[in-house]
Amino acid sequence: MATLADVARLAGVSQATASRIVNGSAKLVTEELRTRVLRAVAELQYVPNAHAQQLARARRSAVGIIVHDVSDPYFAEITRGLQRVATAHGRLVMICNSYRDPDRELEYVELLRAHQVAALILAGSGYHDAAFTGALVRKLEAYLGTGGRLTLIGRHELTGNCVVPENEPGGYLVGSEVFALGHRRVGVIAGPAVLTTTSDRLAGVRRAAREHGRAVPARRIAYGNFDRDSGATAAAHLLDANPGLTAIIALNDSMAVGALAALRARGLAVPRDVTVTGFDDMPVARDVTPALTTVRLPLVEMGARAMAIALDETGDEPRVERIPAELVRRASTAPPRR
Amino acid sequence: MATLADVARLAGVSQATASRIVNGSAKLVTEELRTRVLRAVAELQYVPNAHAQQLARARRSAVGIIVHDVSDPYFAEITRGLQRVATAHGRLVMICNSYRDPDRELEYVELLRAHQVAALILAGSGYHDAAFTGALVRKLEAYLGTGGRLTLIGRHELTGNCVVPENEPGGYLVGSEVFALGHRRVGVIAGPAVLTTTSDRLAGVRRAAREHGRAVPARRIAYGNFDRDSGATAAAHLLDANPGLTAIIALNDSMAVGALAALRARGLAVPRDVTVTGFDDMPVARDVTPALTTVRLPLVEMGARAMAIALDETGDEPRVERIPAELVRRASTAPPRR
DNA sequence: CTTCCTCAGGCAAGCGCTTTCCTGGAGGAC
DNA sequence: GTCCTCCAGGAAAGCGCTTGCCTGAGGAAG
Repeated sequence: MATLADVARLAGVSQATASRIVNGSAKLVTEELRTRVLRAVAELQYVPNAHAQQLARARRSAVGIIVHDVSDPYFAEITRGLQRVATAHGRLVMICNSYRDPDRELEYVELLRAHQVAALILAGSGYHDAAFTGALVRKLEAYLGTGGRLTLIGRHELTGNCVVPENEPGGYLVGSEVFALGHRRVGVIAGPAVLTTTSDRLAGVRRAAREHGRAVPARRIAYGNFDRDSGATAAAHLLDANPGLTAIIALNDSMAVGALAALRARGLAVPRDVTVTGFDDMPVARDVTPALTTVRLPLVEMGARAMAIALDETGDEPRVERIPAELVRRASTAPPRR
Repeated sequence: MATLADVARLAGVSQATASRIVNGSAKLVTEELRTRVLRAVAELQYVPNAHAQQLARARRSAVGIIVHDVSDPYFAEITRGLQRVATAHGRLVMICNSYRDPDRELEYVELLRAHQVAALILAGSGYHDAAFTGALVRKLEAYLGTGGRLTLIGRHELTGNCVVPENEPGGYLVGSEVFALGHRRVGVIAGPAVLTTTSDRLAGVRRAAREHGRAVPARRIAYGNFDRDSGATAAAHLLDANPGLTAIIALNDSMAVGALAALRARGLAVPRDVTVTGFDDMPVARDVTPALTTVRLPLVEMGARAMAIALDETGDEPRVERIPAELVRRASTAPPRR
């Protein structure tokens, strides 16, 4: 592996000069030397050792993001936005998947601190777990202590920069829609109970229910883990436990799609027999039959905002950005048959 | 930011001892000192500077992967497999999105070389572009010169470790299915013409056509870019340019889903009026209506194999792993109406 | 009581780069 | 001709860590 010293030797200049030419320092250098050095660089296929550079200079280059799972469309979209802005700023992005394991999340925060990332983005729901949250806050503070920047996506339980989707209002929106259509026996497919995203969305649905003089009893809530198959299973449970159910509100689109599959398997038509709604407005929501009524969250935009905030050095005050949710009516909802 | 020197000072030991304790070296250390050092680490919230470690020691830790776009389900699945194995080996993964820009791909190879990654995985189709391929080979060789490991996914045009999905046989499989059903006017929605994945799959379809005494003339091929919307547009073009078209073979599932939407918009029923097929067997293929007949590629598995090969130090010979494609019959195919 | 061995622990030399500070020569002003 | 200024280029001090090698104390063996 060629080093800067090799380049300098080949070009017949000092290492200092070579360094200045290679990374375009402010210091002036003769054209003559410049070409000699550049030729040596090309000849040796020299690429500066990023670790040595990082160690020697103060400024950081890479940014790190921690998501639950990039292959989940929800995070894939957010990541897309994150990347777009990072790339525009010439930053390399290191992506870490916690796979919804709080401990792994903690480890990754440390890992990224070790890598001295310029910015850290934590995306994804928080957990209802005071011990974990405490540990996380401590690690994040340690990270901030190194001078790095931080933005949280969807975790209002912590302080600092954050971008929060309006989960509760979104739940309210979709809940209102379903109850206003006249549904009385409404089941909910929730995400993992430990996630704040779940409880927030659920709270919104409950608020809507209350306004319509209804409630969502525990037997009408089934917990999935936000993926398609768990949605199918949960829908089946709901149907078994609640004869006469006329609507299912899934707290994300993947589970709604699973519910659709489960319903189809039972020969139930949507929305004729059962109304189904999703949440997030993933691309798939448009393509299933019937197309899903859901709540749109501008995920790419959320990612982009988060990265922009993290990379914007001027901000001194912690910034909190609320991302509004919006109801998207499609074909999966209808009034109940009497 | 606490350094190892701070830890050593606080614990009252030499930096060497502190280092050995912190990263569990083979060298023996008294229990007494160990606890003192560990206490100091906890108190200072010490995390070793990854760059300094990387610089000082020979072995590399992180691995890098370059994909076209993680938010594309195809790559999301591959990435999932890649990550799973990397995590099992205790490696941090740095993901880079080239967004199908060859130049960016080149840049990322350099960037990851600069970061001294232990392994580099290049996922995604190659390009029909000799100049680019040459440049890529040179950069990859420079990377290999640093002692890093490399695995290519889906690029048979380069040598070295690689995992190649059987695109041509897959195209043949789906083509045979459609022609055997009796379709004569068959349109193809291809991916970008510069990608080898496109030409390989298309070649398979053409081979099947030939075997059935048919052909795929240029007017029955529309080029998309592998995403849903381009599939919808391409399907519309195909329909306009070819009255009487009875089948559409899309070279990936996203575009097939787009085609389904375009067909629905025109009031054409699938498969009654038009047969549609996909490729890749993404999760969405099961959930659209009708469910897509497609070609399954075990993407997660491909990612996992690729990372395993890259991380397996014992391999001296370049390894080539062919991943078989498999036809999955669902509801989107039927014989043409007479 | 020597001598030798063993092994915990410390010293210090790098890893590859950036950057401050210094040097020496060229050119201008007097 | 002398002195000053200016600036291109080089020497060298780290950045934070690992690790080969050395030291010295304690114990076993003679």
